[in-house]
Amino acid sequence: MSKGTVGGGGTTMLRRINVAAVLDAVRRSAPAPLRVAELVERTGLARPTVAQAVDELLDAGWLQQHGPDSADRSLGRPAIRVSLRGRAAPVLGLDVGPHRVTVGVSDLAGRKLSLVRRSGPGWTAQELLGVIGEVINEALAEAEVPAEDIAAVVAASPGIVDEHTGRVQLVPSVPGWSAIDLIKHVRGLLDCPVMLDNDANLAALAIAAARGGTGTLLAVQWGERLGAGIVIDGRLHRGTGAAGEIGFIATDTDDVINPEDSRGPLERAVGSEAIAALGRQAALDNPKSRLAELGGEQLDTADVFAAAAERDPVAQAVVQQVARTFARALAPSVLVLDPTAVVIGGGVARAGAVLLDAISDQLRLLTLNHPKLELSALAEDAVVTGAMRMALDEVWQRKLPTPAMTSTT
Amino acid sequence: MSKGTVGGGGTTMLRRINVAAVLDAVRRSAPAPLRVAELVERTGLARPTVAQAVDELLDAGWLQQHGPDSADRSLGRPAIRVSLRGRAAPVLGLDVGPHRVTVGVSDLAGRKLSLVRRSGPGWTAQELLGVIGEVINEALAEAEVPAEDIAAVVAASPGIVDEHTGRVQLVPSVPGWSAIDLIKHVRGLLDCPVMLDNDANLAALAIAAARGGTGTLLAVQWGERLGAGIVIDGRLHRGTGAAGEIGFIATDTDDVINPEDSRGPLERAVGSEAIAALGRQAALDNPKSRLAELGGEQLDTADVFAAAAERDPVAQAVVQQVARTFARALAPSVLVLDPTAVVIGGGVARAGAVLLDAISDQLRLLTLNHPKLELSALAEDAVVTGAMRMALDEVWQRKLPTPAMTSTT
DNA sequence: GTATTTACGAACGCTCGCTATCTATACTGT
DNA sequence: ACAGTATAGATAGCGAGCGTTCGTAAATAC
Repeated sequence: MSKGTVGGGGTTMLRRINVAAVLDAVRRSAPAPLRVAELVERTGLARPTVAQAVDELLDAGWLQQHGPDSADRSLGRPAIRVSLRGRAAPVLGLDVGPHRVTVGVSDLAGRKLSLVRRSGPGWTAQELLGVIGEVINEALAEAEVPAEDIAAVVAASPGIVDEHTGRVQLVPSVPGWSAIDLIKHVRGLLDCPVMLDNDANLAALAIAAARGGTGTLLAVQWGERLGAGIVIDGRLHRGTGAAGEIGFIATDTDDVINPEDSRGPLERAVGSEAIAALGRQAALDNPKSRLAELGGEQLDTADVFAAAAERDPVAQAVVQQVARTFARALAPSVLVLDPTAVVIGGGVARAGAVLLDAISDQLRLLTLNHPKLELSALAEDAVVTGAMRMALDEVWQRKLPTPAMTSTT
Repeated sequence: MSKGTVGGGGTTMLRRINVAAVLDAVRRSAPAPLRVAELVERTGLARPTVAQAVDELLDAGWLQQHGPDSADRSLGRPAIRVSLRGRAAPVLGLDVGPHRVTVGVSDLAGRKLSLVRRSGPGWTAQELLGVIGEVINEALAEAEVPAEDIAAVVAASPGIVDEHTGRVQLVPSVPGWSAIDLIKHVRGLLDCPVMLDNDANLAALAIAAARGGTGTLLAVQWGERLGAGIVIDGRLHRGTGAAGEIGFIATDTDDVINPEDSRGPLERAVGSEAIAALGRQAALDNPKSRLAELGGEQLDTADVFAAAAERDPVAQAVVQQVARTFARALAPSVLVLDPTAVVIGGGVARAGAVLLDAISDQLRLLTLNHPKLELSALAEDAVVTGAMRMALDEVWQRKLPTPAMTSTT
């Protein structure tokens, strides 16, 4: 009649804690292999304890043993070294966009095993499900990971995502997408925990992980639409579920959110489409400008920034206006959040320094502590990377025995 | 030659963990006393373990024993009940304003033991230090707590506070205040950890604690100046140190922050002084209005709201304008943070429903998820209460053995 | 080939928590 | 008033785990 009370504290919990401590120490130094002596030092445990834990973890498949490596020749008997066995629990990240599906498979140690991207011209919701399945299989094959090994999946979807039910609201681009239960579908393909989150959130997570360290990060995804993810000390801030929806910030003193419209005022004002439209108008008004030369009839967002980079005053004026509108919209949030850094990603980020400097100048006039303003180094992989990252976090949180006390109330 | 590595895991750490679990269980149900059987249930530990832990905690003075209480008559041998011995580690909260010093002493269980307030007409920095000392002694005497028992102190100061150095920047009201090392001074009076924080932050902490539960809270302090504190799942968000400075949000499309000016655009637009000024102007323009009647020459902020509550259209127009400006300034942050609730405190909060409804109407037009909009129930005690709360958190975090693993990177 | 250095492995003793049993105390029913 | 019962507290024995100590293995240095 074992009561089955997990979480109470007997000596077996002590063992679990210590094993977890060892595993955690190995994880922290991944992918570098560690000697037992180093583990002893890092965990503060006694050698036999660590040795026993390592044995256990080797048996369970979490660690792998390395032969004494050639380079590390020193005095005395060579030490056995262990490292994370990444294949123990690989994870899968999924980025679903209206025109593109990306799947990444990652090591337990965070090494990317495969990354498969497929583009297409506007799928229907049903077609999309099929494509997702195919791309997942492709990525698994490339990573040489059997489907049943996958330990966790995180999927990214545009729109506002309800963390718990896994439903998506407010998706404009794919008709019928919000009716689909993506989580259920993926769980049908891969029998493991599946989570769904906003793409801007996941991109933010990836960027935060890449920058490392603590602090507050505001990561803006700026393309046709505008969204932002907030990461505070490594953890996502979700609010009640719709945090970071900067696209709906009002830009004009008379702006009002129209619940029917899936795009917000700021998106309409400075989304990539709007920038292109501004550029076209400016080109029409100044037919002799470099901007008009570059762009022609189907002038693009990129043309605007290219012309501005070449110091065309007409294009510079457009960029100035965009930067000003964006900075004025973002400044209140910067004041309130006081982030360590603001990182801009997404399609518009390709504009580069031209835009960044203009925003920086404007933001400096409107804030107290001026956060670092950067461009995302991850480009289009940010979302998948963030999804894999979150899946990894999930696995670790599940496998590393609970930090002792997480009572109710 | 004990290596002194605390944090590693022997059986003695197990004991510490379990003792902490018991103490934590008692704390959670404070101030209600608990029977040992209840502790067994809540901690999941065995009875002898709990009994031993209780003995230890009784010896150490953290718990006190209650006789079997009269009301609780039931079958069987009456149980011994234990509760937190609040006097084991009382804490002190300190609210320093330009015209008022407030000191509160609190139980370990969160019971208020004393609260002393002293007002004066604009002290100098030096005088202020003297007053602080006097009021602290008064509060200690009233609480019947010797100074050396105080386990932690948290002081609240207006302005932006550097958490680590304890220095204050940007304080307008008290000349020379930012040069004072308040922490050092208080530590001279009371030999214990002393922390300093922004008053809006601490008020937010108190309000969050009063509301209970998790989620994101945006607590606005609205008086002559405007500040806000952000509490996410019970923990303060500080950003790089200046989070929540909503007073500096631009209200006009041409507004710019002037680093020389200690007040920001929003404060100048809707701070209590500005509201009074708007009221006076409106009264001049409409001498026959109820507003003009009520206020006369030295028309006050309160008069504006009073007249508006009596449905005076002139006053209502002023309130409408204030609400609109405030809501437009706050909306971006509400979109980004997506808080569970927005609570308004400070002097202007006395306006009541008139203002709240007007803001709510405006905010509804500008946000996606509409947070609950409430008035602070704590009134002027919010800051001291929050300071005591934070001091308590500090004590608990220090005394409850660390949750096992908090290694460095 | 010997000495030295480093790491692995095994045995012992200690502390701790859990299970089970026994004693103490007060209410309840006849 | 007295026996019965239900609940709480105290004690003994058992098992598990960690830490310390000692002995052994495997490499390098001289």
